[in-house]
Amino acid sequence: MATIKQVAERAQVSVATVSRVINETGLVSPDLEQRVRAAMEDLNYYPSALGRGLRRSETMTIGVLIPELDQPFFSALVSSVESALFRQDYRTLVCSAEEDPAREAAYIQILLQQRVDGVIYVPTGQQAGNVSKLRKSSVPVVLVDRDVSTYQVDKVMCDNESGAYEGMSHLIKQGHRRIGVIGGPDYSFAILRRMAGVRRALADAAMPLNSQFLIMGTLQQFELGYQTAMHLLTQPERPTAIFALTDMIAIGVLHTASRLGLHLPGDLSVMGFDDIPLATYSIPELTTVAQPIYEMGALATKLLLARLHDHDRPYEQHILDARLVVRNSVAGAATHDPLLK
Amino acid sequence: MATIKQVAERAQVSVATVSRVINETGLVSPDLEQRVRAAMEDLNYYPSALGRGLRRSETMTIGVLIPELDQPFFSALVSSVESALFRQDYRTLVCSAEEDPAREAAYIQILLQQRVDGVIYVPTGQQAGNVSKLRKSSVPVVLVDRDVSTYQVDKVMCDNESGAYEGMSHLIKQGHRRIGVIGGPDYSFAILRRMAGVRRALADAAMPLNSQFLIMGTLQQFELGYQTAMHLLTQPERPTAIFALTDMIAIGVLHTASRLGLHLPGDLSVMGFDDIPLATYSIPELTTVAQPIYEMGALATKLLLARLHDHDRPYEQHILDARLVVRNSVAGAATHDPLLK
DNA sequence: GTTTAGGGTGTAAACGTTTACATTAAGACG
DNA sequence: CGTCTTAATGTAAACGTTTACACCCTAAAC
Repeated sequence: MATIKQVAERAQVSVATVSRVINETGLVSPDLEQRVRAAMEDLNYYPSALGRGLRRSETMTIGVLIPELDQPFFSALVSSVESALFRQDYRTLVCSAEEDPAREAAYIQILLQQRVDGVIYVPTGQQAGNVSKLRKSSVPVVLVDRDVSTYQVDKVMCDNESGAYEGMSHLIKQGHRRIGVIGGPDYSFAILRRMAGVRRALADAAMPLNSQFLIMGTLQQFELGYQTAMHLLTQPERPTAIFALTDMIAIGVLHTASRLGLHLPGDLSVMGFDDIPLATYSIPELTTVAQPIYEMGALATKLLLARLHDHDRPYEQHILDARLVVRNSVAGAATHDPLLK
Repeated sequence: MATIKQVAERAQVSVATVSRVINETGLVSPDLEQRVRAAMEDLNYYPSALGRGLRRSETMTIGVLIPELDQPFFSALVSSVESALFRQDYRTLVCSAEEDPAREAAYIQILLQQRVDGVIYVPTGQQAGNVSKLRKSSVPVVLVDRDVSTYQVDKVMCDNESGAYEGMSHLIKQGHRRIGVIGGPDYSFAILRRMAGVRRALADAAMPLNSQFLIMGTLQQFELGYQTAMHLLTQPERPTAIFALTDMIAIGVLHTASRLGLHLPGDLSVMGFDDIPLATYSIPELTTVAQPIYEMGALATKLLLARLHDHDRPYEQHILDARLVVRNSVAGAATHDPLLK
């Protein structure tokens, strides 16, 4: 691959001049510029990001470290971040930890070696051990979705608690009294907050907290929804609605309902959380609490780039609203609760 | 961030020695090694990939250039590639062209500047102009999913033609005689091959080719399925089955059926193509022709790395089997064709 | 006692850039 | 005709590695 020196030689100028035309810095006469451009074309030269990065000590590369690329929520997040970064002329180094803390640690080390200018980080698993490794190195980090409160960093999350509150309240307002709630994994910060929102809604409605209906599990999400819904819906006093704390769990619940021959939303109402693309593709379309995924990605990117330009700005913590999106999987309870007839 | 020189200084050795312990190349006495490791720990030093890359002239980074990251098929592909690359100690630079050839061109330039060791490439759009830019630079490339026949590169595709043949034949074997086929976009290589498979199946079954039932469109996939199915299913002699040349199209068809109150697979059979994760999440679960996505990603990675180690090996073209996956969205025709009753 | 072998270590060049600084030439000004 | 600007260009150092080469030392072999 051609180097700047070869270009200089061919154009009969110094490397400095070539560099000047590449970066449009400093003055260079029209005819020389002409010659340089021609030479670059001829040799099909592309300036090396390695040399440049070394000299400038910046790589224009951002690491995006997430628990699992294959999950729709994260792949949407990455997509939005990548898009925003591209617009600002940054590259995206994707790192999927596959829900494995050891692999996450390995990736952190790699990101440090790569000298990425910053990291957008959704921590994996329960422990925050890996976060500290990142922080120790003074790379700018913005934390997304999952909170690790002990560290001073920029944060972008959504209001899981009040989102869940709204979702649950909606179900209650529709007349549901026996509402199953399914969440997991139980160490997830977001899920815990959502559960808290559920409890508050119950309390505000002066409804008792039936612990048989509040289920936490660690299965893979779809499976979790399917299994626990099966358990819930085959009880004598089955719930008339189920609040799945994740859209993927909701999809599992939908399958259970289908298996049991329950018609939605007539026989059972289902509410999800997240609003991944799948939520609009399911039948019936899922009523759910929407996280503003794209907005979160864009905001995280913005915060990160802002910090790159001003290392000492105060840390910001953004908590975006999660809002109820009413579609077709929830209906009023009175009409179809056999126990009320 | 610490440099090798600082580590050397602190450990009271030369940089060469430090480099030797980092890379485990050459001999170094136990006590010196000890000191060096301690110094690295103290300064929390990570060797710079920039310096190393410059010197070794390899970056251990692979570009993955795809049409659109948040399409399930591609995000699954990227996920599989990333996973395979990680295992071989390579990094993944994700580039989503967002179906825009100009943006694709920009990304190619970036990849060249980054001096990636190779590229896994799913071309965007109809023209192959961008491919040549890549080839001119002698970066190893493996082409996935979409063929651009004029160039000598390694290729990984799946057998779209015979996959579609199988899918269509299955429908025919089930007794369907009026089968709608929906595909798009019409410039897509894969879609064209699938259409060819459909035609061959029709011919082999000595069935006439009813052009009213063969629809190509350029809408966004879900929309395409929804709209054209609506058109197809509201005709007087509506099809008893629909072969959607893409799972996302099939999902659109499912929604149309639901809207029209058609029960699946009783009133209508639907067959998809791709077997994205969504295919098992839909209700009913989609009978579809499966592309071995993960296998394709893994194989592409393997071919690319093989070429890195041996630049002159012969080019390979792999055409993986697409196989029919029978689930719940297809049933026999005789039972529910009103015109046969 | 001299040679030899090889383990252990250091020196310095090279990789491809950017950029501070030096240099040149040409015109403006007195 | 000297002096001063200023535009245009070049030189060389620095960024952080790896590695060829040179060197020293110890112990074995003769």
